[in-house]
Amino acid sequence: MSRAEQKEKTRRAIINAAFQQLSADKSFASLSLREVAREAGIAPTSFYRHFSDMDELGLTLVDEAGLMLRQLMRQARQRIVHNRSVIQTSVETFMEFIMQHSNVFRLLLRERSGTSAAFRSAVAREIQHFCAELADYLRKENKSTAEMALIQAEAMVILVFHAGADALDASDEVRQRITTKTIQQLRWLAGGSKPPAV
Amino acid sequence: MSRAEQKEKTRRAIINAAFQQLSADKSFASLSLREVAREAGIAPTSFYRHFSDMDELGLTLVDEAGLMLRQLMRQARQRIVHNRSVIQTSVETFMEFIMQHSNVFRLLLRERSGTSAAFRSAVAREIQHFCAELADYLRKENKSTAEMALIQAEAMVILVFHAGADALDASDEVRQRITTKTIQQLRWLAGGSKPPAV
DNA sequence: ACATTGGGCGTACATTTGTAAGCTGAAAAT
DNA sequence: ATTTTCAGCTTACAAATGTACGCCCAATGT
Repeated sequence: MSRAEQKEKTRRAIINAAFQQLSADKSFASLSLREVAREAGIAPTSFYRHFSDMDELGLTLVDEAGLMLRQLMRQARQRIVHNRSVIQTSVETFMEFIMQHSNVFRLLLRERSGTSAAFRSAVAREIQHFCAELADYLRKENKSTAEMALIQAEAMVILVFHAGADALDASDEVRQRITTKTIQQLRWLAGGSKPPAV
Repeated sequence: MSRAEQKEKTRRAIINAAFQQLSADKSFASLSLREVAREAGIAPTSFYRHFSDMDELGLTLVDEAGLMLRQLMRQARQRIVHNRSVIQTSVETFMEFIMQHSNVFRLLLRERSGTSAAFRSAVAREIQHFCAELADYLRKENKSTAEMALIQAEAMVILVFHAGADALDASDEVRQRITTKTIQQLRWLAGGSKPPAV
C-alpha cells in the first residue's frame, strides 16, 4: 500500500471513530483526543499527523455533514417529481435520512448552538446553503420575492430540523406523529405566500 | 446570621456562580465542579454540602430557567392588552427578555439537545409548559381545536427560540432584522388558522 | 545503492479533574 | 453548661487529559 493511501486510510479511521462516538449521550465537545485515537486504533500522538487539534477534526466533520445535507436535498428532489404532496414527500425523506445518519445530524444540531464560534459559523454556513436551495425552489414555485422565499425557507428548515431532533430518540410511532405534525406546520407556512392547496 | 440563612446564601452563591460562567463559549457540560466552587468562593469539597453532584445543580438551574419563562409569559401578556399587534409585542418582549437573561436562555437552548437525558426532559417539560400556555391563548383567540392550537404554538415557540439564539450574539442592527423576520414567520403561522389581519 | 521523509509508536510530564477522609469551630439542641 | 450537628476547610490521591520529545522503519527520492 502506498504511503498516501495508508495516510488517507488512517485519516478516515479517525473521522469514522469520531462519528462513531457521537451519540445521544456524547457530544463532540465531550470527546477527547485520546478516546478518538483509541477508537481509531492509533496512538494518541499519532493523531497530530492528521489534525493539529480536535477543532480541526471537528470542522472536517461539519464539512462532511454538509455534504450529507446536499445529498439529502438531491434525494428529496428526485422523489418529488413523481409523487404526491411536495411537503409530505420532503419531510418523509428527511426523516428517513436522519435515521440513517443520526450521528451526523446530531453533530449539526448541537454545534449550531455549541461553544465554539468556529463550529457555529461552519454549521450556520451549511444550513444557510440548505436554506438557499430551498428558497430558490420556493421562489420559482410560488413566484414570491427572493427575500420572502428565504424567510419562508428558513422557518421551514428550522421546524424540520427541530422535528428531526425530537424524532431521533423517539419510537417509530411517536416519530410518525412528529412527521404529521411537522407537515401541518409547513403547510401553514407555505399557505402564507400562496393560497393553500390542501 | 443563622445557620440556615448562611447555608441558603452559599447555595445561591453556587447557583449564581454557575450562571455566571455560562456564556457563548462555555456550556454547562464544560463547567467543572471545581471551577464553580472557585467562583462561588468555597472549597471544592464544600460543594457537596449543597448538591450531590453537578447534575443536581444543573437540574436546579433548569428549574430556575423555567421560572424565568413563566415570568416572560406574564410580562408579554401584560403588554399585549394596551398595544398594537399581539405578535409584534410578544416577539419584542421576548427579545428584550433574552438579552437581559442571556445565560439562562443559553442554558435552555443548549440542554434541550444536550447530552444528558435528564436535562433534556427537564428542559422539554419547561418548554412544553410554555407552549401549552401559548396554545391556550391561541385556542381562545382563534376558536381552533386544542390540538391544532398546540401544534401551532409549538411551531411559534420553536421559531422564536431559534431567533433568540441567533439574536443573542448579534449586533443591535442584526437583531432588529431578526425580529422583523420572526414576526413575518409567525404571521404566516397565525394566518393558517385565521385570515391574517396584517 | 544510499539518503531523506514522514507516519506511527512509547515514554514522560504537568494539569485538571472528582472525590474520599478527617478536622474545626460556631450555631443549635439538650 | 455541655453535647451534638454540620457547613466549610485542608490534605491527599487516582484517573484522565493534551502534548513535547525522540526513536523506528518502510516508502519515496536521488
